Amino acid sequence: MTTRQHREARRADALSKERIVEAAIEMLDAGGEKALTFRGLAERLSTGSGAIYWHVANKDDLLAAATDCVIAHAVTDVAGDAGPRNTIRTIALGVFDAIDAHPWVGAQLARRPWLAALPHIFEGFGSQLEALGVPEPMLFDSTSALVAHVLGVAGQNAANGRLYAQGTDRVAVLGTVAEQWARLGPERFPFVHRVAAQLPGHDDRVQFLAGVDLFLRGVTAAH
Amino acid sequence: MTTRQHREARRADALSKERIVEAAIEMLDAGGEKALTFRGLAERLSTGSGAIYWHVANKDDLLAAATDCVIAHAVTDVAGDAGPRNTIRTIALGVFDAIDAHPWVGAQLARRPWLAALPHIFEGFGSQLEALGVPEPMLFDSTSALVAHVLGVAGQNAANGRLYAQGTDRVAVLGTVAEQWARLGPERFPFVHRVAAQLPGHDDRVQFLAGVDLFLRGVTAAH
DNA sequence: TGCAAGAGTGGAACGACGTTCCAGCCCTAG
DNA sequence: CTAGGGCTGGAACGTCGTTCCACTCTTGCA
Repeated sequence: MTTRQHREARRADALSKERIVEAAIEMLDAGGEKALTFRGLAERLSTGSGAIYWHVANKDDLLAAATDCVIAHAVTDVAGDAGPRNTIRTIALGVFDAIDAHPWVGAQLARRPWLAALPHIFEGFGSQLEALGVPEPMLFDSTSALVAHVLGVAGQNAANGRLYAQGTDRVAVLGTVAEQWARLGPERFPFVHRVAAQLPGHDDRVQFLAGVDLFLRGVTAAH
Repeated sequence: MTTRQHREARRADALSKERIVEAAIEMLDAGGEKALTFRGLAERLSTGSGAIYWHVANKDDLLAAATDCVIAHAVTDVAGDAGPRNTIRTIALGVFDAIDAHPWVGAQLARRPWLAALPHIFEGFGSQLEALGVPEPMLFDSTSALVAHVLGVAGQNAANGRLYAQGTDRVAVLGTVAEQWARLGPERFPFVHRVAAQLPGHDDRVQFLAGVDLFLRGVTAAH
């Protein structure tokens, strides 16, 4: 196949799916989902829309490739010699931080599941849960639940983060929500009314890890 | 305010935000997010685009209202006299089934959080976790994690469900994924290779409930 | 009763988007 | 040296969200 030589000889900055995905990720990070445009992408790559379509099927394909790229980079470097619990925590935090750094990934995960990196996550969680002593009949359900928990909660967090990513302050936004919650009335919403004050001060990352730990405690306590 | 009389006198089928949201939900259920169009909505309501914009700010506003409508209907009827665990399960299943029935809600939750129905869910889970004996310092984190878990996992499930909602068979789709997983090679993916066979046969609803139960077990075992 | 004002409507028009199409480039095989 | 195809760049098409405006109908006021 002469394609490889071809590409390199063609242009110094030859077009390729990797370069397109890379540029797409930069645009998505900069301005969210709406900022990714084939026209903008073509301009950034100094080419035309048609050239991009030679390497990428359509926008959904491009978004899927970008999502896979981000998640894959977050999961590949897993060092599993720190014990099952810490390994699971490390993988989960890697996914969480990746989605937190690229909030559009969260929304994409809710649209297109079964990304290419999913088996990596599944393998990491499943093998460690097995090492943790989870019996065989519960292993599949437990692993599925943990994977969905990590992806889902991280996506929820990214959705929240997008609110105060646009320049507004995080504490200010959460403070506004807390005020609304506090106004709900203690008779019908006693709990919400009470914990509203804790909303602005909490740490999302710590809360995420606490959730994973609660889940792990449940898994190990179940047998 | 004469608006109410106004509306009823104006047309027999007077336009209102409720009727617009109702029609939007029907269109979203029928064909997913791409099927919701202001032109289609105008035709279905026998009016023009401008009339819709009088009641709705923009498409995001309409999607948020539709999402809120679905979630609110799923949470409102909570009978809480069956014990904390069962009450939590009931609320969680209500959210799960609502998102399962309206898969576009899952994608919407990942884009716009803090829906109006969120305090209801928070109140339900939080008060029941308190009744379950969760100590005060852990209550906020535990409730947040549970809410995010339910919303996130239900959204993940809906994303999967949309794959085989377009006419293709569920078992066939999962069978294809299972084949890919089984081909991954037992040396690098021993766990994925092994559990691939369980993929097509599992029940999403049961697995979701199992995840909630594992979480609850962790919460009660933590003290 | 007549009339100005405004709530509410319907559809034309605008700009931007995803996507398709195609004429042409340049490299390579023969 | 030439034919063919991988690859490019940009014009063009149809559809979308949104805006704009002329218009209708009702209501409050004189």
